[in-house]
Amino acid sequence: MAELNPLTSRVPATRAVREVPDRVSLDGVEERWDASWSQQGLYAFDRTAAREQVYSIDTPPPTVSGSLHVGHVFSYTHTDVVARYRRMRGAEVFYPMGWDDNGLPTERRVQNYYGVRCDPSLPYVEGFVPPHQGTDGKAVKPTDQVPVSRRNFIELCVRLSAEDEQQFEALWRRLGLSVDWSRTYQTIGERARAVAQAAFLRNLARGEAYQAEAPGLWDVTFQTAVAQAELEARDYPGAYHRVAFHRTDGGGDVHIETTRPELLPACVALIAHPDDERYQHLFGSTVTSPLFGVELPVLAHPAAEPDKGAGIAMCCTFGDLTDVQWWRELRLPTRSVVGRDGRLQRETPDWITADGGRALYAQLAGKTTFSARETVVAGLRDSGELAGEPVATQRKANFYEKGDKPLEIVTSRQWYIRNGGRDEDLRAALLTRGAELGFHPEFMRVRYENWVNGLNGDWLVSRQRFFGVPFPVWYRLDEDGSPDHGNPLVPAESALPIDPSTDCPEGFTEDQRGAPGGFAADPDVMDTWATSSLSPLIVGGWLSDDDLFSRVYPMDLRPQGQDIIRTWLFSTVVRSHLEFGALPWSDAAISGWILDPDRKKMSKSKGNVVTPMGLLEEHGSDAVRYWAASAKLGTDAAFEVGQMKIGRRLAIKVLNASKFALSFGAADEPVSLDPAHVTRPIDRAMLAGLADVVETATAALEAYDHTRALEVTETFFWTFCDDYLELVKDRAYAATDDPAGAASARAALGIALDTLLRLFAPVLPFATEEVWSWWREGSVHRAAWPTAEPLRVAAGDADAGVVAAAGAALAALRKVKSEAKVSMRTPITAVTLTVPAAARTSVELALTDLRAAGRVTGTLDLVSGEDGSSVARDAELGTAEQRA
RNA sequence: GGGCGAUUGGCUCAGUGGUAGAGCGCCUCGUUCACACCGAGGAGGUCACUGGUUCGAACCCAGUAUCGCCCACCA
Repeated sequence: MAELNPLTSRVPATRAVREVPDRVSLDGVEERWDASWSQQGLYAFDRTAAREQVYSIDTPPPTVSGSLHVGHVFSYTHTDVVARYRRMRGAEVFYPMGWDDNGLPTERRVQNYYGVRCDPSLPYVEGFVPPHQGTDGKAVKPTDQVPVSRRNFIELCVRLSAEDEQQFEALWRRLGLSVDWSRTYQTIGERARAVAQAAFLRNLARGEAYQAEAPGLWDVTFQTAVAQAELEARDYPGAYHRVAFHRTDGGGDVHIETTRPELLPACVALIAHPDDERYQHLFGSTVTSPLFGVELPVLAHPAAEPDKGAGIAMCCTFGDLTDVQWWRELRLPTRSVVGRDGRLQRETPDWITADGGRALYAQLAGKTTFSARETVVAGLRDSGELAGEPVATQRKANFYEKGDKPLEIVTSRQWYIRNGGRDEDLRAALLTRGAELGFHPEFMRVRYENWVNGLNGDWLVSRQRFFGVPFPVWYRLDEDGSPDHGNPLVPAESALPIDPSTDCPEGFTEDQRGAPGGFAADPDVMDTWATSSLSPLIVGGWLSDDDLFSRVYPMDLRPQGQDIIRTWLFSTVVRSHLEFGALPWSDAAISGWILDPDRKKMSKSKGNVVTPMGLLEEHGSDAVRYWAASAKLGTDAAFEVGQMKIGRRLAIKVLNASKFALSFGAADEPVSLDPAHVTRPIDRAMLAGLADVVETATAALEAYDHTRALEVTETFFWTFCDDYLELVKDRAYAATDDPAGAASARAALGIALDTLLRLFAPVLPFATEEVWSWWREGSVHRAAWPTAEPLRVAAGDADAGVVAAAGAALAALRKVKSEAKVSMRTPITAVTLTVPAAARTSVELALTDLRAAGRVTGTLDLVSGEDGSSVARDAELGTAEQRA
């Protein structure tokens, strides 16, 4: 048996001898070829390539603190198919891999794994050894976690991520991703931090980044500000409470409805629509609030909706975003009562002056909004200011996507980056960028436009967390120790990355940290998207490797999921627009969801039941890739094991059919690829059909339609196996009877196999490489993508319909035997074959092959028929003995 | 409330104006001379519904229903 190990069987450029194994198998192909590709550096990026030759991919960095699930396998396969196709088209493919280890998920994992927690006020400890090292899956209790400095904490994040990343890489290699593994990045890595800080400082210098103290969405669990892009509207049970406010002119009560009675002490006005007849007489008057007796104006504003609740609302600072709008536009006072911890502030506000009101507030102080609500409602009941009983309602509330309590609105100082949310010109420019970008599929474009048109504020990029990229900024402290936020101190770009909590600003010394007249670090870190939005710059060598950057940027492709168009895709466009005034890539390929059999989005928990590695081991990587490649971009796909089995069958068929096609002729005779040998009409017709397939598949892949390319190739391949191969195999064997006919069949088979392997290579990289190694030099993955022209030359003026016509006639002969319930090898001693009149010429051209494949040993009367199908009649079948 | 997809045989899906397709599953056979991780043959659909355009509609237009998703919606 031939030596298959590519590590040892380096062969000369022209292989004289086929090394086709007696038995073919997919077993072990993944390990074998991954090792070979890796050793050859087959997918290494040649950084001397000119920009026009390069096809660069802004690979999505998977979150390493989570686990990969089948959805990842699905979408990353789509990208790899594109990468392999482009490489075969002659492009130098820049295909890196990133690891997203930045942000909250890693923080939590590190806390549990090493038993530490971050305390940014602590100094860095050299050579720190964490108290735990993985704890058998058990999390270290928060009370047992040792506080460490931010730098120590980040070091542990990086260390643990590196371990996770090895497992991820192993999976991707097994799946056959043609990534250049020398080009990886981490979103918390030094380069990513330097790039994120440099880009931020440039935004700051240009006025695109700014700081503001303003009411904003706040998660009380994580105690951090949250951006619009991280919101999720969820159903949340609530109740309308009808509450009486009292007119100060003695005119009676005004009833409003609220779902948040606990905010009564934060009420600053009652507001109705200016055209609402019911409340015209009240505008300009004042009322006092129930329980607290605070005097409030009744105002008009068009944002009030007459058909909502009572049509008149209480405006609090702040219950919702409409309150913020009213507060801003009507210049209302600020009377916040909910603190950053989600509890009512401890001190009784000074705007509550009535004794009863102050006494009640004292009961609310320190309570969560939930229990404060119960207290207020009880108070309203006692005082008779609650009209009727609360009416249950289902409402939508904003949640942080990772949180489980509704967001509050809290005033805080935060960093923002302009994204068009407050600036029509910028918004229009970003919409134009979206229009320039090629979305695949096209309908995903509306999600981008929807999002940009719906922006209601700039991008909030600061987070009150630890494991992220720190803002590279310090503030001078005045004589009282108060920070001067207006004039931040910044480092030189060349000093980046820095951590302001451990590094000193120029001109200061560490002992001045926190001291009056000294300096203080900005305490915040950047939002994870503030780093991820720079992924093409991080991996492309921006600021650190200008030569590389000029060859890969702007990139060609951004592959990603549809759920992060508003975050990752949009924020990357924003950063690129601000920095370069151009798109970061020309095209975006958006993958759909994987649905479980219940048609629900496959959740991580469910996905973990079926581990990706287990899938690859059970079905083989080519089979799983086939399943993934069978689904169009942007379309949700079912998790379907059946489709993987079909893929496995296809991969095995590729091995077996190839082995057969290579078996004709002497073993030491080279397989001919010479089109001059292809002389028989049916052989030429087959190549004409293959030329059509090449054209269709190529056009489909150019249009990011890998499913169409696979489908036409696969359909041709099965017909090739079932009909063509059967029709010509006797002729291909019989070199002595008909040397020219045998040579024609053998060359056609060689050319077809060579073409088909290349067409299948992007989807089935292992099976095609395996076959390629039997008879060709080099790797199929560095072979040129096939073109139709040489096939057309070989085919001449042959009509591709000959194969179909002969195939249909062969099927008619088979049907006779099938209905007679005899073996397909049974000879036919006489038969009348009726074929469509239009196909008669084609069948005649293939008649000798047809007789051989159908085992017609006697007379075959060919008759032209009226209808469109081929039928065999009056067949006389030979006996079993005649088979031999 | 605005929008985007989807709706084709039991299942998963192709099919953008010209006589309904594939694979799986099912039924009937066959088979070890490429392939039992197999081969051959067969049955099975008024293309969600209602109108319209057209010589002709699964496909184009209008509307309806169901499902999924995006955006908006906290009084």
